[in-house]
Amino acid sequence: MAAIAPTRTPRQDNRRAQLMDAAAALICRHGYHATSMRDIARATDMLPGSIYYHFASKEALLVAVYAEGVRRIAERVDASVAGAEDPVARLEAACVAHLEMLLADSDYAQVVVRVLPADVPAVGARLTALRDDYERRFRRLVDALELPVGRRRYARLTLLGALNGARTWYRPGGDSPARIARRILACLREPLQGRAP
Amino acid sequence: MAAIAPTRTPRQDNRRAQLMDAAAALICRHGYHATSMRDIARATDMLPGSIYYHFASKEALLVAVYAEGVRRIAERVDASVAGAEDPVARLEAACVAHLEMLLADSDYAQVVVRVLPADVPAVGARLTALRDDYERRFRRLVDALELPVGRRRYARLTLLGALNGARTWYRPGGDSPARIARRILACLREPLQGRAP
DNA sequence: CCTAATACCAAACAACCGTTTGTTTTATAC
DNA sequence: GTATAAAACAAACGGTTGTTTGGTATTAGG
Repeated sequence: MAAIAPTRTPRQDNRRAQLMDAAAALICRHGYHATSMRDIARATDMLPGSIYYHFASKEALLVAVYAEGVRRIAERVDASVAGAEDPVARLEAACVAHLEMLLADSDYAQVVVRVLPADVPAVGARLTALRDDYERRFRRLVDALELPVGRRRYARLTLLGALNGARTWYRPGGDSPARIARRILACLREPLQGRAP
Repeated sequence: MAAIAPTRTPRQDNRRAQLMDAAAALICRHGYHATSMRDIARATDMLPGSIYYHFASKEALLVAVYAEGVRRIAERVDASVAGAEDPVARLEAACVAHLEMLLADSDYAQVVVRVLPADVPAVGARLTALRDDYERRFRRLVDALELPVGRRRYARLTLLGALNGARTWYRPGGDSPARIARRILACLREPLQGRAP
């Protein structure tokens, strides 16, 4: 009985991606609450109501952008890590890629650090889950250093905290994101490597 | 010519402080944008319009709360630091005090880390200035360690980033704020102390 | 070529926002 | 006790917000 879902293939000129691009750019620059659906519509030459054909709500749009941001960071970090051999070099590659995306290269990535899950209660848990998922990579990378077990957790949290904190003081004129990443890692390197040279 | 300002002393039952307490509690728990003037009024058994007798705008109220938050953190950190002798112990005392305020003890302090200056453009610069002023303490404390000059800046930024980052993963059940502060500092201690034991 | 799903427009809705205005109560100082 | 300033009330104002509804082109599939 009953054709359940006679869905057809989407059209070529689907503007869903365009909407996400505009939302990412606006949210990354002005924040989630300061970006209205009307702003996004204007940037896409659409009417506000039309967005609701593609996304069920403003929060759903945010989740989509946030997820795409996490995906892009992960993609780049994975590619960078794959090019390095020993555990220290792999971690460094990850930190550099992480910061480059976060500070400079991607509106999507910057949404991930700019909107705090707590500021969007209805989907906050989803955002946190997406982020935790991504950060599991750093868990593995730090674990590969084979530090004393009791130290691994805080080494990871200290590193990620310091890297993400760069967002608050980074200015395009100064040190490059890559250099910042390396210098932060340098602050942790000796204890991370243990006592042997 | 004319009596310039025949101001009288304020009343005893001035509710300005009450307003700030309520604003701090609400903003710290739900964020700035999610807290309306009506919410604050309700929590104070006032009418929304009455708030404007004490504060010129919602943003002015935020600035007052934020400044008070910075003041309280600074007060506690200063007191802690004063009780320690050598540079390392002084820095540790500061980190412990900093995190205890940020994670547990004060709604005002938590406002300082919860509302991002960029999310309130009209007064963002003021908030940043207040915070920079406070963090100058850590500049002095780290400088007192007499690290190689080129390393001091990043040592400070890494430390503060890691400490403030704890806000995102801290949960009341686990390690205490004091313990977290000490463990983060431990991650940096060896290179901070230089090579001599 | 026809029909049916896709993609969007046009216009409004209800709720909420920060803020203002005019008035009234209340405590203080003389 | 009375004048006066402080503090709060009462009620609205204008604007914005996310969202809904009903209709209309457009385009792909059979």
